[in-house]
Amino acid sequence: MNNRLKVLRAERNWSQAELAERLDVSRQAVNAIETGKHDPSLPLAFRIARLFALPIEEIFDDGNG
Amino acid sequence: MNNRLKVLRAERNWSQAELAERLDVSRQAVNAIETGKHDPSLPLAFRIARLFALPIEEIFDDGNG
DNA sequence: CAGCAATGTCAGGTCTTCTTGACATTGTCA
DNA sequence: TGACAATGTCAAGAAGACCTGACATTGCTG
Repeated sequence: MNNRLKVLRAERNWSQAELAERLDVSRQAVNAIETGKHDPSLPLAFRIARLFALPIEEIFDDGNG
Repeated sequence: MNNRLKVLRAERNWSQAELAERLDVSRQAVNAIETGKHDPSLPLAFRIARLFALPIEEIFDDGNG
């Protein structure tokens, strides 16, 4: 599952730790998602989408769309 | 996480088993999602959204929108 | 009534997501 | 140079998502 988290974060000049705090997850969770080590849960994907004010589909891409 | 799976499925006259087959998951997985026992993974949410040709946000609702 | 489809549920197991705590590397800056 | 922020990574464990196989209930229909 590809995602644009790193870009969206960079646009806002947020560190992984800052983003993690806003999402209420650990810094390692953000890092693991950005580096493709795992996918977020659906509830976390919703929080990410809401934070960046974008549809989930415009942040994440499962490669079948 | 609320969802409209049951309604979307009923609109198409599909059984849980039929839907499960189309999504490539077990019947129990579909049942557990419909009955609110757990949330789908993000990849499965993508497959569901694609199958019904709807955005994820129009099928699932985490109650914070 | 008997048979069947659909649904809901349980148990036991596996893999993934997320946690805390820790450590190494890199780049910046006083 | 030393201190610090940011990032990446590891380990061990908790919780959630999924599996197979099984069984009970309901409603329909021959």
